[in-house]
Amino acid sequence: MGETTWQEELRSRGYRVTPQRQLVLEAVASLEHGTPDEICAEVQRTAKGVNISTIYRTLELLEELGLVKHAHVGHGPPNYHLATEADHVHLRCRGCGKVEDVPPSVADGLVEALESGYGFETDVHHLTVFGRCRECRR
Amino acid sequence: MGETTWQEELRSRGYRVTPQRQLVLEAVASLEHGTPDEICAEVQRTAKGVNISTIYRTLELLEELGLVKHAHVGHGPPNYHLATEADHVHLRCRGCGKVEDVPPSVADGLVEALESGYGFETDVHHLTVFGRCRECRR
DNA sequence: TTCCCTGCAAAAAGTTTGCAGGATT
DNA sequence: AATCCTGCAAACTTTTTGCAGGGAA
Repeated sequence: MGETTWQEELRSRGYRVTPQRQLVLEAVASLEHGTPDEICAEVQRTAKGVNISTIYRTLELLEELGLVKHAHVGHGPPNYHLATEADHVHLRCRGCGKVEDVPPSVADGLVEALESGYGFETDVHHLTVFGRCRECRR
Repeated sequence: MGETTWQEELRSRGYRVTPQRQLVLEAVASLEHGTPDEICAEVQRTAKGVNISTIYRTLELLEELGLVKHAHVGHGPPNYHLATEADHVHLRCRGCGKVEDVPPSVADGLVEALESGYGFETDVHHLTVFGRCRECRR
């Protein structure tokens, strides 16, 4: 379903549908979690000439259109993924550095406590939990 | 009590007690939440010559000694504060950008769920929750 | 006296911007 | 044909590193 929709959305807003934009969106989809750099590398597997600045400009555009989202997972660069992916919480291990996704339900208690206690509306999607994963604890 | 203790701790490890290190620690304490840049500015109110690279090196050292900690609160640079401050969870409002501290107990359910469900040991101190604060929801 | 620490400058890493040619509409 | 996009290069911001002189022990 997305195919036709987002391309027409682009045109209707006066933007253009280009190979680069399609490739970036595909790369975000296939990587599931990608930094601008990783997305660039993925895109370049198909189209070598694509420049990193195009990646940044395209990600900004796609995010504005609501097609992708990003989250901050610590020191490094932001992490992009499709907006249509199910919401999830990021677990970042400070041992091995890996990022694991878990269902947002783990944060239900937190969300409720912040809502009732502080009137704070939690953006679960953006949540990153730092800690130590099963492997690194051994 | 801290005064004598951390200075002797430094010496006993072969490090030296310098004015810069004292100033950085004081700046972190007085700012409560400070980026390297803000800490540098604070230090320079007393000692103008101090270089930003010294700030970075000192923060790294102080963190290694367990005197300060840092957390990531979104796009910007990391946020340093005294380790002796009570642990807390950061609430970052994507409306006004303010960072609010709340007791770590709000995350008890999350910590438990990640522990039992994924064997993940949560560093609550490092937790930043993105969302919308009471004021910005109105 | 030893050698750790600092300031300075340069390098790195990540991101943004200006510009001219090329592609999409 | 009009003008939006792209690649390239340069600028920027934040952080790291090499080095030689200065200071703590």
